[in-house]
Amino acid sequence: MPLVPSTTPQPRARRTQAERSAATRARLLDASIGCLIDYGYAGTTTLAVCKRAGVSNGSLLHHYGTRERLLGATLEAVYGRLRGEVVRRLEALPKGDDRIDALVDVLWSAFGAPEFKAILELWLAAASHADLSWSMWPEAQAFDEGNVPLAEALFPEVAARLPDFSTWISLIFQVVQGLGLVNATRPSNVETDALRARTLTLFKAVLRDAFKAEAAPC
Amino acid sequence: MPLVPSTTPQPRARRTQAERSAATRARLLDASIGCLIDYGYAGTTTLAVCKRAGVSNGSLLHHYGTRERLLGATLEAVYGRLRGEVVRRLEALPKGDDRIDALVDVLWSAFGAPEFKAILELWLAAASHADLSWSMWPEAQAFDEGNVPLAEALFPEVAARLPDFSTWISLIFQVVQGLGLVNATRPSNVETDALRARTLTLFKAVLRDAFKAEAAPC
DNA sequence: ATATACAATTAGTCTATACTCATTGTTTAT
DNA sequence: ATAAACAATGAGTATAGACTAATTGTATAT
Repeated sequence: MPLVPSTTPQPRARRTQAERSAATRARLLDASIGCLIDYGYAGTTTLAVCKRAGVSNGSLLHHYGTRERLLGATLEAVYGRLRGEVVRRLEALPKGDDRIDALVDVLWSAFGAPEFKAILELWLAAASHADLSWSMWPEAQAFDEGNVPLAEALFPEVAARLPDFSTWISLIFQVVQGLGLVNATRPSNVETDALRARTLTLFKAVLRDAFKAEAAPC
Repeated sequence: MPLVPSTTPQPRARRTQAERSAATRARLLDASIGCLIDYGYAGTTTLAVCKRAGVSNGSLLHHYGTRERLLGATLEAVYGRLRGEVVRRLEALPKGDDRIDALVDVLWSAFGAPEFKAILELWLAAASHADLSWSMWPEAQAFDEGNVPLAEALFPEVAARLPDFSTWISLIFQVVQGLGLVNATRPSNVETDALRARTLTLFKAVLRDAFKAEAAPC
């Protein structure tokens, strides 16, 4: 084994403590999300997360102290990613686009993603474990409360015209959430996929009709 | 303690074996549903169910053999009850009623019920545990597949007129399911309750508009 | 009446898992 | 260079929960 120290730089370069921490934290959160998707809340054990992350058992506890705190951090992470993605894609929409179709599509890309199953698992866990109270998660609240402003920015004139605009936004979320729930929990097949596509198409038509400037009554 | 044997009939009368079995089974299923609602899937341990049912540990295993089978039976039971209730209430509708509003209300009474949280827990558990496959549950499948025929019986002329009638039914279910999901997982307060009520009202209006006979184009 | 099948109970076993702790390795401050 | 702080490891503990098994109680046959 000849040593060639200076010419071949070590692949694992020298990292600061903060970088080391951040890296293992990210790996743990990724693994936690993956476990939630694959094995559910009960199956997301500390050992399973460690194994998937390639990190020692003690290290997980060093960073998060307890399983519950790890799962809280997981919820924050997965929400943050989803929200970031949604906001980014909505802001990137060209002005003239069919924004209603695009809004539904972007929301579906979030609620139809595998990560939504992780969110579902954590929602239910939080509903049972009182110590995982909903109020503990600012990212989740930001998502919930940021929707209407986001939609108002997309459709300023519709928001001004329709008095129940925020109710319409709620309706949109219910539809996408309902589809996401089915998508996450039922085995997908050709039929269900087709029905979902038709449902989204129909709903877009309903929205277009509701959001368009009222035709003069004849 | 005077003994008055024949005049005071024992409160726990003599029951057949079948009755005894059915009674403890029912108590176990009730307790299981209650545990799912209160503590979630992970918290629905065999011991917790036994304690709540007031039944011994061994008796549970005697009847259901394994925790998994108990939970499968629980899903069947809760689905059966919900489906029975929905069908019964829909069939009891007077002819002339505003049937669209009634359909939404009846569905919401099912998906807004606390039992829906038990269903959610089991849906998610089934999605992770491959051995709890979806196909194992005829009651659940009957619920899923019985919807469109049920709605067609309610709105025969609309079903004949609208080519995408079944898609509309799917849309209705997504909305109610989405609301049920939020209802089951978020702490309820005045605001969320009001928003849900407005969402349902708005959606009913949409449905009335879609289901009514097309006005002649002017 | 008696035997047989079924229902229910209790104590106990075994495994999986959350968490502790003592130790080693790595980075940063002086 | 050295010490102090931080990151990471792996062995070990305590406990909770699924399931077993031997036993007792209760109903239904003959």
